[in-house]
Amino acid sequence: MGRVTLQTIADEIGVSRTTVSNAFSRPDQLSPSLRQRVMAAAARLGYAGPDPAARSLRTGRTGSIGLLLTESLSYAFDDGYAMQVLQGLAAATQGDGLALLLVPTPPDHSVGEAVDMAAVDAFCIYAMPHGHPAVDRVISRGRPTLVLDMPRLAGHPFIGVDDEAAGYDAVGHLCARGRRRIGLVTFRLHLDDYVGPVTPERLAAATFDIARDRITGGMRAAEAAGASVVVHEAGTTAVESGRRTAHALLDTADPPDAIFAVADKLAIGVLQAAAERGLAVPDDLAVVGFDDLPLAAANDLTSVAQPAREKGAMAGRWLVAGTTGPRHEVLPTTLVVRGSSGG
Amino acid sequence: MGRVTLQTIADEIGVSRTTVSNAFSRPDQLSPSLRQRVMAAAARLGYAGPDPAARSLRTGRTGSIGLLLTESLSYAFDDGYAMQVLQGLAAATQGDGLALLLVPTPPDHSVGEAVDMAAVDAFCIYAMPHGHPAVDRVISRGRPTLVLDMPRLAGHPFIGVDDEAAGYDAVGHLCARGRRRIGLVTFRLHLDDYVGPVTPERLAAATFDIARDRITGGMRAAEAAGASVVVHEAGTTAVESGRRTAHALLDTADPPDAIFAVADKLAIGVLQAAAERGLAVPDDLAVVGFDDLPLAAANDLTSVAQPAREKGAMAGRWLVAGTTGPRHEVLPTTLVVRGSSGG
DNA sequence: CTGAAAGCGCTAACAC
DNA sequence: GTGTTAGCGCTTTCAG
Repeated sequence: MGRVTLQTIADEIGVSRTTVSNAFSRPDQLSPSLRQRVMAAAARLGYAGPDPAARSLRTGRTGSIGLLLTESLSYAFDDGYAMQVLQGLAAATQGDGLALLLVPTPPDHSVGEAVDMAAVDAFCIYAMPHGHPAVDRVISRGRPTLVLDMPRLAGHPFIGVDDEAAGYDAVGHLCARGRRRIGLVTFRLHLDDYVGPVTPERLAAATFDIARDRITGGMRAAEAAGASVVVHEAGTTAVESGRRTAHALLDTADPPDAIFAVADKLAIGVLQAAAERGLAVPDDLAVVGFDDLPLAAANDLTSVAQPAREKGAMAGRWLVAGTTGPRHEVLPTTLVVRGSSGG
Repeated sequence: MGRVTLQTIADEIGVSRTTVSNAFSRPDQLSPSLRQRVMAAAARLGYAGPDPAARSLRTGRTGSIGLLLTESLSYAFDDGYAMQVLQGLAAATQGDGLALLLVPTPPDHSVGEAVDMAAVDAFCIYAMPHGHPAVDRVISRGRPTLVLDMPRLAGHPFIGVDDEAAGYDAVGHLCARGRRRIGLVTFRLHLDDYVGPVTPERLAAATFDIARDRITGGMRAAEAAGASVVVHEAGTTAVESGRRTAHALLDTADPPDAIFAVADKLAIGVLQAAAERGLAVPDDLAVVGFDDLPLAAANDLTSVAQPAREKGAMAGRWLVAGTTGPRHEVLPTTLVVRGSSGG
């Protein structure tokens, strides 16, 4: 026996396919009694409901939006900040019954395949490195596309913060407290596995725009205050990466008296390293993080707060409203001063 | 001008639609040079690539799996344990380029709509209350469906743990340490907003099976040891809910000397309440949580560990392999004893 | 290696 | 209220 379709039901009770379709998709278009009969027959025959693919092909709508999350998916779920953004996004879209399609974007693999298969009404790119092949595939798919945080894409709506200004503020704060030897710790700047000191060339060529901007802003602030700066790349955003990098920084002849890490988890690692070395925070070493996760408050860590949930919610609203074009929104950041920087 | 399709390109360079299709989907079926020409024309014309909906309708495959997460999506993203499961699931499925479609399931709204629109090859239900309308819709969609944690669905693959045994162990541990007045704190048992003491009837009728089982196991252990038991429902799994519920429990004439909370965040709230009352942990009050989140270790909280990532990974593997039928897998749990219970 | 024919399951117009 | 007609854009036999 073949699959049960609208036609099967139509034949069964002697009406047209259209009528059966209406029974499911436009209940007001037929009498309640007839609708009853249709539904009964459908249930009896084990009809699964209108096929989503067929319906999408016909209507041009899918009821879902495609989401590209920072590189590996399994990695993103471990990223507290990303999850806050997703929360906001889900809250704003679920009222309209929109589903979220998480599209995998392995850097190595035949990347775009999943992007090309994605049946969605719109795409939302969250914090992808610029030049990533999956981003290009999304663009060429030609659907409405919104970007969160990075990369800035000409002609597409964008929501983010002024990362450079935020970095400037963070380091400016440190310098204002008298620190003169600034250490800057960043997560990866490129899609490689490099760990260690960052050259100006590497920084300038970075594809992880937000990290680059935070660092650049930090350097400007240090220079403006006449403080010295060293930049180290930590690889992942894991606590352990921060810890290791902090040790590297503190092992030098002229160790920093303050460290700005561009992610809270890295900063927590810095705090751990300080503790392991018997360094007092903030007296021997002041520390500032980024994102102001609950983790930051719990560890009395000064951090740059950005409105994560609101960012996601705004994206959701734009997506629902079908916002397109070069509309940009730069959300405010605030430095939340706590004990780790002598607050 | 109409939309660019395979036909547009075929006409442009004077080949058949089939050939253009092959150029995209089966590169080995035509000469490299012809393929070049096709791709060039496609790029020139701004072709977006084969339409996913049309392709799905034809092939019957979508390359994505539908995921139903514990009630509200925006809520799930705040659930550390759920995120660990998702991590495992994503890790196991992204190798095959499978996308994850997060289907919203608001309890109030015309629920099933999103489920019915979901174009997926299979469904994965994660920790939904039994009897939830969205679960019924998934079943009637007739696609392969796998369940994680709850509800157990006859005839469908299931992966979970023995929650009752785990609850028994947790409370058994408390009793073995001499505790005689056990307080049990659970997140919601029903899809309502009740908060307060739980009657046997309410417990028996619970739709959140895992909570019910953990509590039931805990009660059995207490009875076996001759200890008294009180069960309180906290509503959400938020820390604050745990805190409030603990206060309620400790405000009674015969306050507990040990509390088992069926989620770590609730247990953290209990710890907070104890601190606020100047109660020493574990001397005045012993506490045990569930899930063994990083949070638990950080707070020296005894907790029931379950293999979250492995659970998700196994689900991913089953989904990729197309496992169906009444296959069940019960993963092991272990009680991780820490300071909060006098370890 | 390439093309012609057939149809996946559905819904939007429009007539009755 | 209900049925007829006409595809949506694609891939899959099966000939050539």
